[in-house]
Amino acid sequence: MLPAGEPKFKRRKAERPDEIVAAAFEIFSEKGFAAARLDDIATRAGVSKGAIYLYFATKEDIFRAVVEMGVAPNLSLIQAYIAANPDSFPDLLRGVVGVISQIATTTPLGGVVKMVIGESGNFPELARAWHDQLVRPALGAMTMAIAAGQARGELRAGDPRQYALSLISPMLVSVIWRETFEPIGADPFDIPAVASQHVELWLRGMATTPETRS
Amino acid sequence: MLPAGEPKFKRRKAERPDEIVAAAFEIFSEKGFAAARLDDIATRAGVSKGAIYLYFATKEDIFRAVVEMGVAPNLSLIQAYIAANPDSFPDLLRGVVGVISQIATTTPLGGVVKMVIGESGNFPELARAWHDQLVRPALGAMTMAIAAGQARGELRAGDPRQYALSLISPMLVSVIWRETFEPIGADPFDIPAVASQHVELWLRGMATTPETRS
Amino acid sequence: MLPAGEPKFKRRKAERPDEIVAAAFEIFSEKGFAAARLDDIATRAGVSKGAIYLYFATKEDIFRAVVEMGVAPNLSLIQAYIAANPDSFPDLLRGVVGVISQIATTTPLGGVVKMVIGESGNFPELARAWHDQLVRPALGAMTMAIAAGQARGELRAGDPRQYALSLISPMLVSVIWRETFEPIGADPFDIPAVASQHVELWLRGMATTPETRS
Amino acid sequence: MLPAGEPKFKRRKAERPDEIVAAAFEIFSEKGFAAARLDDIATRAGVSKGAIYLYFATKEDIFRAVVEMGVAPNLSLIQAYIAANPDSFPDLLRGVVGVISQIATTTPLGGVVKMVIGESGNFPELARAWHDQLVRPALGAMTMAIAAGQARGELRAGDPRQYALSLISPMLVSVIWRETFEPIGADPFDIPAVASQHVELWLRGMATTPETRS
DNA sequence: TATGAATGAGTTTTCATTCAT
DNA sequence: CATGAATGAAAACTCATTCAT
Repeated sequence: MLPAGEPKFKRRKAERPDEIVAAAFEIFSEKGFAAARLDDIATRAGVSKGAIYLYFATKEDIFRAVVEMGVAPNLSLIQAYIAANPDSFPDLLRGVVGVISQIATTTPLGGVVKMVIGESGNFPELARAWHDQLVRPALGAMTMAIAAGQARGELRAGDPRQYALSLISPMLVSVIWRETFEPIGADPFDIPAVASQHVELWLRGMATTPETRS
Repeated sequence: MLPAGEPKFKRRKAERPDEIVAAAFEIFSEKGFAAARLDDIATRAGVSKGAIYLYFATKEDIFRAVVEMGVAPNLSLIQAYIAANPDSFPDLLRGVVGVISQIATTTPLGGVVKMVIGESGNFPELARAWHDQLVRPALGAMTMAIAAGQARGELRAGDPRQYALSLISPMLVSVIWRETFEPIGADPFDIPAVASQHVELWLRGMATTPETRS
Repeated sequence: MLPAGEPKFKRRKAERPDEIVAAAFEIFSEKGFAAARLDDIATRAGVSKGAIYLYFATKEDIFRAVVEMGVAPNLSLIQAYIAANPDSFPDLLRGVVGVISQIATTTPLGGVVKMVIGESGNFPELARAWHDQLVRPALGAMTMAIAAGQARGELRAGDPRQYALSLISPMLVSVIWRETFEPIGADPFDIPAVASQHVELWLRGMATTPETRS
Repeated sequence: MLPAGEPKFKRRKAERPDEIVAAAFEIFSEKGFAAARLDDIATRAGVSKGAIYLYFATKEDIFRAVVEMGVAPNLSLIQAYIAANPDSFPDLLRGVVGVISQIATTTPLGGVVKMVIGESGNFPELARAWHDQLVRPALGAMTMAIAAGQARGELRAGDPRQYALSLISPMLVSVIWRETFEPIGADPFDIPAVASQHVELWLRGMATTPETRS
């Protein structure tokens, strides 16, 4: 006899956790942690509610897995770029910003950012993980690069950490914009375009070459 | 029976709703909408749970009141500045950014921003209200001012809306940083310092003449 | 004295908690802890499920309250008798056993005993509380009284703690019998009759003088 | 009966149900019926959860098998003793009590007793089976033997069933004590010592002639 | 108007049982 | 026969909302 329809049971142990995390990401990203229902996550993942508990002990654990899923890959990308250390400082910046805008465009990073911000009060340890593993290293690396540029006389004087914030903020805001205002019909931003135009603006604003150091 | 006349323990009836909204803001800002408990709001407001329902029909209504509370005053401040339209363009910018950074520092705007971002999926009408009433007008006014500056030859060519985003993003990110990462012990940013350093960077980066204006 | 700084009355312990504990006792006694449903307890107590959680944090807490409810009153009764210390040793025994058989007959002690035995593996701390606060003191007092009687030459030689066990066991078994076998139609035991006949048997069996009394 | 010389090897399959029952006994005895998890039983039995269902239809069936396992062997031992019917009445008693205390010491009877008591509300048919097949026959046989002794003038007047209860209770309580209070650190009782000291006490207390010496 | 005990619908979590492998 | 992933019905617990006082 031929199977007439969908089997009730499907054994796919290896794929299940990732499917659940992927479904959970969508729901959490849309609703936030507390408003997300396990039932919806299960339905979207195509499993029963009980099956989730074969892989995750609690709803919080799923949330943690979702958020941490966003840390590791981006972390390694950033670290790869720091290790690469290309030719000139402007090219380094253009490269870094290009990578960031690519991540922002092609991965669901924006949804994770939104979750980290929105749930930072309820999951401070996740905010800490993001800060310690991703945000502070990235910001710190940029700050040090800027300070080095200042020491070489290539970049303007001023607080290098604040300059680093000036550099990356538009990309971050673009991502948040996409998650927050595009769904309600706001005009989108072209993230790579924002990024590249902003880098050039930033480089000009930081330049010491036109002399007249005041 | 109570004596007919003045009750001995009179509450300030008119102030109640504001007290509730203020308490609700703190709780919502910390926990988000779904994880906030009416009980906590009532306790922090110093009223009974039942009393809240004398002024608000549902929990959602309280949340709406909290978020909308943040729109109106800031809206009028921004509009006042746009109306003022001071002397030179750089001074206009410095003024606007100064106002924004002052709002960011002295009001709980950051908490509302966090709530709007975090709950945009659950309350799209609030995201829309923020966008339509505050974000788009402000961004639009800046975009138009930048376009005018470009038309006068004072500012670099490029997408003026993206330049506007470049201009305001660091302030926004500073505010989000304060809400998200400072509570877990991250180094803070001095928001006015970030703002003023960034405006000068932006002005230099936008200049069409090689001379800096100091 | 009316205004500021009034220490608000804590929630008055009305009759609700006692009603819940009484209902819970019946259900737990019948089903055991795990098989008892909060819903049944609520229904029997005439309240909603949610109301239970106004007075007890968890199902376990209700169970603890039920079991501990059985310790305190009996403890004080036993202690009262130990303090009374009547005339002759046989009369003391007859009195103690009479009190015990009265407790066994008129209070739901049997149900609690059944619960303590049946749930000792899941709630060892309750078994410990019963042992430390009720069983060991009672058994210890009897053991010492028997040892004193042996020292005076009034009672047979032998392990006094084992003799104490011999003395009280039939009352305990009667109570267990009532809870376990009477519901399925077994012939009941007349607990006071068992107790008084057993005490006389025990006294004769412990006597060092060959005279018998009718 | 199995033929003598049956091979001892590769009887894995035939032993499975017994291994499951043995594992189930340990878990049920520790947790009670409802709190016991099939998963734990399977793990302790060294089989998969699904394998249990090859031998038992439901969890209740396993429980029934566990409890009934305790009935049959003890039943036959008691019946064997009743059939033996040795020389003197005191020696009969000493023999019976010796057998009981041996069973209590060497078999997990205590755990079954605890289960029967604790689950009598949920499994009245098991309480009935224990009562009808084991407890009532044993108690009835003792009652009749005591009544016969009374008729012969060897034993005191009084309710013979209550005297039978007096006789066996300490052994039963000792067993319950071991299950309930020893795990939480209470001083143990030496069951055979309790039993033999108690039989002598009982015999002296029941004697009609004043000079009974053991 | 104000209270807070009470409600009950909704949510997470558990686990006996089933079934594809 | 055996396995153990998957199911889904139940059960504990939560909390916005109501209502008697």
